[in-house]
Amino acid sequence: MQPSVLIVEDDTALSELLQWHFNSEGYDVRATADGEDALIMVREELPDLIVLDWMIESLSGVEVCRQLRKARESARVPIMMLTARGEEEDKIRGLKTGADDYLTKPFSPRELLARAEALLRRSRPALAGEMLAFADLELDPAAHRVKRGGEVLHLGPTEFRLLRHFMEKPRRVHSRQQLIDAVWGMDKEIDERTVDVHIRRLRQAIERPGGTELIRTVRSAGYSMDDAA
Amino acid sequence: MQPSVLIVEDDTALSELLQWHFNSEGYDVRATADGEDALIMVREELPDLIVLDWMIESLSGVEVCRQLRKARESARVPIMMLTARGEEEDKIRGLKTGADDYLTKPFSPRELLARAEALLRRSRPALAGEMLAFADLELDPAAHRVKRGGEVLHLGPTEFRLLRHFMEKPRRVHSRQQLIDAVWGMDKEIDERTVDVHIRRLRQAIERPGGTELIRTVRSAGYSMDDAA
DNA sequence: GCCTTTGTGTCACATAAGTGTCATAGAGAT
DNA sequence: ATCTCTATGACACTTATGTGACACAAAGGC
Repeated sequence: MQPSVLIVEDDTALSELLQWHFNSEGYDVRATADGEDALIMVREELPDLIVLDWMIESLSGVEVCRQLRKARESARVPIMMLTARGEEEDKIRGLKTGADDYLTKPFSPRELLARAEALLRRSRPALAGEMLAFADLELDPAAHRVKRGGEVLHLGPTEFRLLRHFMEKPRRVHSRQQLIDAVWGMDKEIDERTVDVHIRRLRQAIERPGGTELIRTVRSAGYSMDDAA
Repeated sequence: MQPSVLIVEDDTALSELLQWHFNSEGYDVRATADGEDALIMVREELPDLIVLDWMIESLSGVEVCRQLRKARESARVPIMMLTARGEEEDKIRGLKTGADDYLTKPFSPRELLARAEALLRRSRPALAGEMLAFADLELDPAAHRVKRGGEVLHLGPTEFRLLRHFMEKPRRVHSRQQLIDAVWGMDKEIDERTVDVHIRRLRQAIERPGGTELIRTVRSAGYSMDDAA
């Protein structure tokens, strides 16, 4: 599946240039010149990457950035900021709001694409729409569907995100707080015990009576997805 | 176990940005804006990495750096310096004497994180998630998993930390007090005999009936990890 | 809009796992 | 033999995790 990018840029010519380049690299491109619009579009369909001009209409890039980081679903989508030369100050401020990378105009499209790809590769593979697999589990991020050995499983939304997070980084311990940050959202205040409960629900949903334990408890550290018991 | 970082930066917004990024990479983050504070915090709990702004309150970054290097405990903790563009070349050169790396603002968070990890990898491979190995033992710090000759072993949290410490510095005698400081924490008041007990438990967990003795007792000195008994 | 169904976050309590200390036995050194 | 230091098994205690129940919120059908 092709990755999707949202371009938020009010300079029409530049926006079209970027659209063209991303398009010819196989991205699914959407674009707007307006900050409010951008937030709505993100809500409607989460892009895998956001390219954001710092100076745009109706809502500054900084503000858009902040809003995106606040929402749970979009908190981890990589954001690339565009700033004009001479806006050194703005550049710094842009970073402060949580952008992952920035580019100073003018820049070569090739550089933009290279960095975009680096961000995408580094961020969660699931964002790129790739199928996740582990042992006999398969998770289709786009379709929100999970199978075990061909059989479709039923998970609630939270369990789905939890499992997705485990499958993105398997064989690795995740502390309860890390799981809360990743699954519920950075600023949520969720009791750590609540994680236990959802782990139990997730286990109940994916563990087959005969099958091996997929979610391992690591005492005093957290949980991890593992095959060998 | 997650690596810990101390951020010393008086620009609140930038500090928060760094905290956010380190946090989402799984670091245990502490922060202060004040140089004196920083020294105290390092004393209280030694971080695995220090990010230090050159211009901070009450004590310059350079001075903090010097003090840290003087103290035996903190002498080997990697320090990353942040400097603003336009600060004179020779001053920057000055930084390089004490710091392990430095970055000029503005910088992308990706770059900072990448370099931080490089530093960490050098000083404490286990914290950077690198596999530790000794004889036929393998320890995966990220997964909290230990194998001997391919077979998964079960260790409790304390035994795990103990073994990790031995594997980070094998073929070297660790006194009981050193082990307590490293495994339990500097401020804990643990009876030295207690170390014996945990050594026994660790041995029980890793020593195979036929295998060689991995943990050697060094009479009146402590313990060490060795292959040749 | 109303009502059922589904999902969520917390609790209180049960269970399990790990911890630190001690007394005593054993091993080494001189 | 005697003195010192280490190994071991037992045990009381602390801490961490699993579980079932429940009140409430959100979503979906009619």
